[in-house]
Amino acid sequence: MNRRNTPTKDAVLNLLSNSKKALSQDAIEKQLDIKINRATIYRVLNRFCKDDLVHRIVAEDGKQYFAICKKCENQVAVMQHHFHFRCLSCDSIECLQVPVAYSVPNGYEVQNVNCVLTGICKDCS
Amino acid sequence: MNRRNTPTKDAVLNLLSNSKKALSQDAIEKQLDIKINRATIYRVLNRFCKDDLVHRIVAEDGKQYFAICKKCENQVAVMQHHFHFRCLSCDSIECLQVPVAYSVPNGYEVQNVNCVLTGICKDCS
DNA sequence: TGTATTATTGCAACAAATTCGCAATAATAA
DNA sequence: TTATTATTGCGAATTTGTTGCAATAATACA
Repeated sequence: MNRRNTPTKDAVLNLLSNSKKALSQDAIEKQLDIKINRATIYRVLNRFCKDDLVHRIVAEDGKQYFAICKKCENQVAVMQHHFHFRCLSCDSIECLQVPVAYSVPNGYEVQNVNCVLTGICKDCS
Repeated sequence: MNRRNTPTKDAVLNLLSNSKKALSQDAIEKQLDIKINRATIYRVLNRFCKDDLVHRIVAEDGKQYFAICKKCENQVAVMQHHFHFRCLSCDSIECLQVPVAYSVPNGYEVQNVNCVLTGICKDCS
C-alpha cells in the first residue's frame, strides 16, 4: 500500500500545516478552496494518522479533530502527549505546550492518551 | 424545574451507584431490569450531570460515559478531576484515583477537564 | 512513451449516538 | 381531589463517521 501524491492529500496537509488549530473534517471541508468529498477527507485524515503525520483528538463534543505532529516546536516536543484546549467561544481546538503527566496502577498498559481542557481561550477572554 | 422522584430516576441512579465502571446509555439500558426508553435515559443522565450527581466522560470512541460523583473515596477525592481508563479488551471505562495536574497559559479559563487513557486494564492484561 | 497495476476518489447508502417535538402520563403542591 | 407541570415514550431528525463499489488517476515498468 504505497502512498500516492494527489491534489487532495496536498490540500489537506497544507491546510493543517498552516493552521494553528486542530481542525475537524467539517472545518477542513469549509476552509478548502477545492471541493473534496466528505468520505475522502476522512480517509485522507485516517491515512495521515496511520502515517503519524497528524494526531487525532476527540473532544467533549464527541467529534474528532486533527492536528499536525510538529517536531521540536519551542522547548517542548509537541509530538509527545500534551493537553489540548477547546474554546467554547470560538469553537476551536489547539495544542497546548503542556505535557500530560500521569501514572497508572500496576497491571495497566496505556496505549493512547486523550486530554482536552474546555473553556475560554486567551483570544476570547 | 423542581425534580421529581420516579422509578426511572431511581433505577438509573442505583445502577450507577452500584457499578464500579462508567456506563454508557447503551450499557445502562442493557443492565436495567426495567425497560426504559433510550431518549429518557439520556434525559435522566443529562439531568444528573446538571445536578452534579454524576459526571460525563467522553471517550475516544466519541461516546459518552457516566459515573457517579463519589465523595471521600479512599484518600483521593474522586470528585476532583481525575484520569479515566478505557480498556480496549473489556470495553469499559473506570475512574482512576489519579488526579489530573495541568496548567494553562495566561488568559485561558478552564471550565471542564476530560482526560482518558486507553489501553489494557489490569483485569485483561 | 505506452500500458498495467492498484491507490485514491466520489457517490450513495449505512450505522451509531444523541437530541427534539409532541402528546400522554404521573408526581407533587394546594 | 384537583391543578400544575416535570417526566416519559415514541418517532423522527441530526450529526458524525464508515463502507461498498465503480470510476479515476498516480506510479512502476516494459
